Amino acid sequence: MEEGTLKSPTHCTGTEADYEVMQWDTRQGCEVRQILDRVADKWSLLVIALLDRRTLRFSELRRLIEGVSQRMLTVTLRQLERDGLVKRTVHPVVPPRVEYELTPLGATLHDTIRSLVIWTEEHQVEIASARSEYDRRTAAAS
Amino acid sequence: MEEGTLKSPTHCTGTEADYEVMQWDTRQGCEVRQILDRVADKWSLLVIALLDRRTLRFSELRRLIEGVSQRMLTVTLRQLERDGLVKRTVHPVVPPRVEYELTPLGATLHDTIRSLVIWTEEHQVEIASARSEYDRRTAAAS
DNA sequence: CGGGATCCTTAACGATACTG
DNA sequence: CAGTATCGTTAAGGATCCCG
Repeated sequence: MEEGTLKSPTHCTGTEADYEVMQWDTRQGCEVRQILDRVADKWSLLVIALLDRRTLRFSELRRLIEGVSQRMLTVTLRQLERDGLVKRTVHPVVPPRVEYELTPLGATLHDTIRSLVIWTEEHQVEIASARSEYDRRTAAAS
Repeated sequence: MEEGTLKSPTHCTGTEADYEVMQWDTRQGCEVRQILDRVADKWSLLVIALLDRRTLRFSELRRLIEGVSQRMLTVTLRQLERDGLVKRTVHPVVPPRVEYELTPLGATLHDTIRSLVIWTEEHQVEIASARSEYDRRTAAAS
């Protein structure tokens, strides 16, 4: 990733003129930002992080992800299913039993997401102290 | 990351009772979700991806990140500065020259973010085809 | 040039009710 | 249980103006 312009998904012209100045060319590149938004989404991140080699029911995911509403979990899972990252299996029993698991594609993303979560865990103390120092400095300036 | 409940930042009780059932304990763990939101933010992601070993001016960042408003770029950079990920340098000249670069902490995050961006680049075609197949299936069901 | 402050609009999201 | 549909709210974010 060198010297790349990050084209907005909404401004996808596809002209050849700016091809050379960009890292991510216009024909494929304009999708990258949108996929990145999806994949780095607040809830998507947590779902993919939790679906590690195991299948989880809807209610299990909802319990594990504290604070997620039924609606947002549904929406998130639909998006991930549509993107081919999560497989949804409906067992025709009553009451219904719906299980979610990572697809092979989702599993490759899992590793990257996991490293992001681990980074956050490992550096949360540094970030917390950086914040308090910043707040202390800016408070002194007022 | 095994068997972890993902506690909401807004429901941070800090009790010891649920310590054992969580991967990320309550005292530190409730920060993780919030930091993850910040770090995986739409604009933060792009800023950190672009600031690779080089310093960039505000206007350069704004030009490189197509579609970002002045306000959001400012807000994003302030947050990243507060979190200790980005260093802001103001050169006292007129017109003002403000340069941004990654801190050592930010550089460690850069590698992870970079791998996320690379994953997206490498799998965008698979995702696109997964989407069209999903749309085709759901269209047939209506 | 690099913002800060303000206003205002959109869309994300939660809450609720209903269903197979 | 696992959704879908609808509605109402909030908050994120764009547009604009101004300033050192």
